[in-house]
Amino acid sequence: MSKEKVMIGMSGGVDSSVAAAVLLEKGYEVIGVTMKIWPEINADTKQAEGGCCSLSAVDDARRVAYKLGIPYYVMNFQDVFENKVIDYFKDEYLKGKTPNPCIACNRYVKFEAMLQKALSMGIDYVATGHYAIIEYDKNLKRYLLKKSVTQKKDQTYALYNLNQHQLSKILMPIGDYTKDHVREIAKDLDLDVASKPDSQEICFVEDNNYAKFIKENTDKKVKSGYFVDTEGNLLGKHKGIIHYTIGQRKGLGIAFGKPMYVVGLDIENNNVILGKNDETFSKSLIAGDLNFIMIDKLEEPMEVKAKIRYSAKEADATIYPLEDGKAEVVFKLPQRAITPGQSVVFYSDDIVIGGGVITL
RNA sequence: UGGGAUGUAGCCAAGGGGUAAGGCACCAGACUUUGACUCUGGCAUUCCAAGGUUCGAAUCCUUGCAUCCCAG
Repeated sequence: MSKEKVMIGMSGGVDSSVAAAVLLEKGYEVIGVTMKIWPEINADTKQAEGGCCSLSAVDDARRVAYKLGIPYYVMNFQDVFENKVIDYFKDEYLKGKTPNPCIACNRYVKFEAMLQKALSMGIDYVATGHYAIIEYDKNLKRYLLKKSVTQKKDQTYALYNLNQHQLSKILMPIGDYTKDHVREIAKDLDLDVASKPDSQEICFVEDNNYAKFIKENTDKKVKSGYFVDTEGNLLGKHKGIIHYTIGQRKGLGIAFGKPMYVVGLDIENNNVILGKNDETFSKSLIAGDLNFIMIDKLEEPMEVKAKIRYSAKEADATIYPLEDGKAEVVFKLPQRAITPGQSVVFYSDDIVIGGGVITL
């Protein structure tokens, strides 16, 4: 009987490297792959310290693969990445929304394009170094996505879009390991990446200057406009709506004696609305583009814990299905800076119920 | 040109003879697989200018200069 085959997405970081090692140990036939998502030109200039998908990571990943004795390939996913992540990212910002590119990348690139590729090659599974757990629940007859044992590193927030078919084909071997344990394993295996810092920031934007990136990569004009208060009074001039997001304080460049925050983006008038901190709180939101994992469909109101952004505390909320396929989320306590474009993810204890994109 | 007021960091602003508070902004770091939030640290050898009094002046005196308001 031949071994089951797994394609592991290797970013060159510790997590995916150790994930590969763990799969080997579990007896899978492991094939290492790094997704090439960057245009040719930038391949050389991109620094090694970049994000989860930075290209320079190829060298690191290749070295790890060599050490583990597994085949390694670089596969080209530039087109999907550009369409589904970069374009989406730019468009959303230009529309006054605040996108989450990591969620889009997971959804369309890693677990759609890469998974399809793997299956078409006769490979059984795709694996990643995400901190999350996938489990089949016999009672519910569904695959469930559950939080990593390392609460602090849990990445389920960015994975809520997975469907049953995808979940049945995905392995996340590191979900029940702690970060420290992962680093130890890397050390024991004598992997060079053992002490590589965790990735952060947007992987395709240099200097973390996303606004500059958008301006350089769009035909649309980014026009400056005015800061106004909630009553419509003029407060000053802003650099262009893409520079701002709800709840933002820094970078306004104006002094008021009190900290001021962005409380709204008025794309119609190209205004950025400013207010005090307590004006950033709100109690409900509408979410669209929903995906459910634990349940098939939201048919009646449900009590959940909801997360408004990647690093937010979960908050008690009730979700109500709406006629148009969307859902209204009503929080027990007001939440700070609910931001259109970001995702809400619903939990029941450590199980991901599902999630959606905040539209209002 | 008369009368009044004010000049302290990019903005606001304490201090009224004893060696420059604070807030906002800004910068740096921490946190973070998105954007943000948050946290920590930094940020006026100098108080419009020039003289003077004093052991000692942002603070008192003098003279300029600038700005604002009311008259003309």
